[in-house]
Amino acid sequence: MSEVKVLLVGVEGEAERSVTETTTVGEVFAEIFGQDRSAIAARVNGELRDLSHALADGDQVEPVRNDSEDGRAIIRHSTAHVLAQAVQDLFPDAKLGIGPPVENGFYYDFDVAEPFTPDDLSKLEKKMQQIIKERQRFSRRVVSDSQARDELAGEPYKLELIGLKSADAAEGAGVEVGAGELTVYDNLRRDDSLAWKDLCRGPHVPATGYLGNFKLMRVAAAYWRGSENNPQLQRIYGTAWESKDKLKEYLQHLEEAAKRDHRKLGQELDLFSFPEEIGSGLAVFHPKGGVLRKVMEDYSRQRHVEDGYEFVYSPHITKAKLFEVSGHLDWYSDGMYPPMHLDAELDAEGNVRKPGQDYYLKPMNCPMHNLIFAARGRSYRELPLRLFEFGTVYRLEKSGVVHGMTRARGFTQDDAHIYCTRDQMKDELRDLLTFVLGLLADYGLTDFYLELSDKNPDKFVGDDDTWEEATRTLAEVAEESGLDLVPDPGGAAFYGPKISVQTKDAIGRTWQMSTIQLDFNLPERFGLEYTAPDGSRQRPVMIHRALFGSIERFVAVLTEHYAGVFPPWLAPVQVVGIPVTDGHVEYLQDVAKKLGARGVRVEVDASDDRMQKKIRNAQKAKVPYMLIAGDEDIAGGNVSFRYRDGSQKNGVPIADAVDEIVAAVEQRVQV
RNA sequence: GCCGACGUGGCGCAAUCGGUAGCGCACCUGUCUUGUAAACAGGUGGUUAGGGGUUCGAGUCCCCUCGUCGGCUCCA
Repeated sequence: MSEVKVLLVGVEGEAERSVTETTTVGEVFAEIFGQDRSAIAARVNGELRDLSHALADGDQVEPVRNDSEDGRAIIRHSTAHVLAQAVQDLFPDAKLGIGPPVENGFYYDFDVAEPFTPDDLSKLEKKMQQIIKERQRFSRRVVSDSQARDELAGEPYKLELIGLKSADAAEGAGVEVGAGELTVYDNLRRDDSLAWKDLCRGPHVPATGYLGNFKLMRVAAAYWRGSENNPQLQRIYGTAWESKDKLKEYLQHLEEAAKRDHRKLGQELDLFSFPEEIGSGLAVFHPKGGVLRKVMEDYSRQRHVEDGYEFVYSPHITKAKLFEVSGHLDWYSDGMYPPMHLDAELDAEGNVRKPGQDYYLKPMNCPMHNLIFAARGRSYRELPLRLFEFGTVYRLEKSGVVHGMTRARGFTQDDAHIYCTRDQMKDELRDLLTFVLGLLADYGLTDFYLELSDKNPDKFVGDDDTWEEATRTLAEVAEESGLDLVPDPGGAAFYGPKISVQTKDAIGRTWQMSTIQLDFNLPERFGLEYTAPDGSRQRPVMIHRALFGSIERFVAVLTEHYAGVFPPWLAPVQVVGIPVTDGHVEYLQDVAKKLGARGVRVEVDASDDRMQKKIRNAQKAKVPYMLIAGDEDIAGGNVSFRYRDGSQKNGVPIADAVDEIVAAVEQRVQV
């Protein structure tokens, strides 16, 4: 046996080691780490490998720990295999789809005659624990295409994957088949008998005994390979971690997250509701939510004035012709409410005497703004022309996707359209991005990333060169911002590419907020023109942009971001006055008057509850400031603060208390 | 739209095999006048989402519609 030299990376002690030729990664690790089994796989020359991988001369080897992102993905993917084995044990007719790791867990898709029930899930969990107890080995084996087809003859979906054999052929399918050779993982019992096998790239943990800290979460249907035209498979989601503690921590995190769900808080804090009588996805704002929304809008208006926007208003319905010109009826009709057919007249025989015409609720504001631009001749001197509107739009979202305030059917965009020359375009976009990020920061949001959506090859208007130029310009500006930029292939609107700001809700779902879209196409369709210095007619470039995205969605994101604990400037009620007894109400009403005079939203709780109960109520309403007054305070002309964290500050002169509160509101700080 | 689960006073929940719809909070009325997260007592409020069916009898079983939740697909 000849010796080979390998380079160990990411471990303490000697970096280079000599080992005999057939030595595996696992054997080397066992020598170094002894009883420590936290290295569950390795990166060999940058590629993830099983511990059973045999080393070659010059290999660079780095342990993959079970608490690293790679390590967790391997644990999750291996757990998915155990799930699949359990499913085929209990449901022998189940056909396998794919089973990749995902954030916090994994899933596996199955074709079964009957959907799984919650009861099935607990049975499967038990079966999985049995498999884990058996300490089956994950054993890798390279196979030829024909061999794989042979072995997986009973698995139609796997056969389809063998045909693709490309990592990007299907979302998630990269874990089954890679760009290189095909491999099968056999699950071997301790007597080396075959328990189960699956087509898989790996790597895996060495044996099922490395697993066990998992929980099956839910079952859902999912289209095979993500296409609506394919059959639906039953998908089982699970979570899996390297330790019992981590699993517990994650489950607790989910419970906490559920508490800050805007739908729950919206109810508890009396912000808004979705009356069944109105219809799905159509919200009403209650007074407290109304305050929040009004404050948001007021501040937004102020910022738009400062940034050179002009304010316009447009109707909610329009004749079909407008959306024919814009292309919406060709490209977006699925998202539009059906038309209202008006003004048709029939004669006595029922023949059409007057055909009438269709009116549509608007799903977007841009065509309206284009008409404002086109209302008279425009000079280059007016550009950039920035038209702003809180425009309410209606979109017929599919019934299954409506989701509280984050995905409604009627919502209001802080929408503006900027008309400028090609020369002005880039500066305008750069300024816009600065404006967006600044405004989001003012609302306390900093945790987001940018996404660049380019042309959907099946759904676009305009020519390739124009799209190419628009996309490149957006990419340049986005890159200059220094934020993470994630590509979103094919995600653009039909009229132009976009940059969007993505943020996550309490449960980790990603939502688009701000969007900046560059559009060379609608100006063309609407025949928009301005007169250039040389007297020629030129076509403006159009930029669509919304900073909140939709006010409703932004309210939801803010509510979840703050878990309902809004900073004073956004809090629906900023101060509650709490008298120690009824006799102190009048004194507090005077204090309230002073606060009200400075624009503070204040209430005095004059109900017949006891003081302690009033404190409890204000605390549950997450009111930033409680001002308490009793005989002691009145004697000194003072009030006593109780803050949301339960701390207090007693005997504060009224004027000082007012100043403290007003300062916090004006500076938009969190308290 | 698709798959699954679910829908009981304003809110959160209970109701055994199909057999009188209950509880807590909120709300209303009284008594109490109290110093930092729930005073006490009494009271009002439900055609069990809506419609149809099975049954002597339906919150409970079946069908349709509406709505909600979790995913998938699709989007601010």
